[in-house]
Amino acid sequence: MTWLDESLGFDLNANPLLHHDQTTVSDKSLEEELNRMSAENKSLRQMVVEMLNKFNTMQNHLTDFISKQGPVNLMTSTTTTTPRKRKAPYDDEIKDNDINGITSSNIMDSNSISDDENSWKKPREYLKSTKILRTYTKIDPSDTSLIVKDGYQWKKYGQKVTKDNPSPRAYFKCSFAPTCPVKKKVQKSIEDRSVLIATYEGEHNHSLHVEGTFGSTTGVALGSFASSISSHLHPTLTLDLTQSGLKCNDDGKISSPKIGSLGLQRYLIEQMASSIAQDPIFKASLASAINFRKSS
DNA sequence: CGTGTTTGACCCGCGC
DNA sequence: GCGCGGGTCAAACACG
Repeated sequence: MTWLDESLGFDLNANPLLHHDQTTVSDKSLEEELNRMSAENKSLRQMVVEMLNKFNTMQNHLTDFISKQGPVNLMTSTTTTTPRKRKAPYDDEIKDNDINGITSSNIMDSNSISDDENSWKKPREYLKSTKILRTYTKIDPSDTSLIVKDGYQWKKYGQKVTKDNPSPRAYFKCSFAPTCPVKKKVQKSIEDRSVLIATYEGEHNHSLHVEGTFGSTTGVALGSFASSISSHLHPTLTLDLTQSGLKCNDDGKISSPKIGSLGLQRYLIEQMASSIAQDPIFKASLASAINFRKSS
């Protein structure tokens, strides 16, 4: 039993298609072997679909839970109403927050902070349609690089020392796609110098280059499913629990701004299933596992 | 030489 | 209207 089996309730041993009749193997033709392999691929594909279904169910439960809990802000209990005097968009909130226990990848939905008192000189209409997301990343306090690895490609276009925080704030634009409107601000927390606060504005209008997470399927926007699986592969992930999208942070390579429609999910299932089925590494691993079972 | 970063100047919204 | 301060621009610089 692996983490996959445990977490998803699968038991590969229980799959009859993965058992091989030792007495007949030597008599079977190559063609029959191929047929069996394709049948196994089929069953694996089904497992992937089932996996996604379970993930979606879990996510729905989580969404329900969060919605019952009220505001989605994971780290802030209240947002105090302050005078309209301009200030750093998150410094005051940080003071209200309990930074203790923040991992490298806690994340906070900022739909709640895209309200008036947190506007960045932006018109209200703009703010209403712009998704603002904040992540907290644990770093070495002596590290002054202000770099938050999130899988996207950023171009730094400015740096400022703000009034309320002695640490400089770095401004980044997404340079992955020329038309991508997403901007990012990174600044050390005033409370905890070992915490980097990255604030994302807008939504990416392009796919994310997935850095080899799924073997040969790099460059495919795998969306929520890839994020869910990669969350097992990358221990320091950011899960945006408050939105329908998932986000990896720190060393995670994936950021899916938004889970798409049912059709998109279906498409992603197909992509994942075919990717796994066609992955030679996966095939080889599977074959060796089967051979191991045969010989044991 | 191309690309990315730095940094001072400038822009602009907001409060007084 | 003025000053403050966050955000952006763009020339200079660094680096491979």
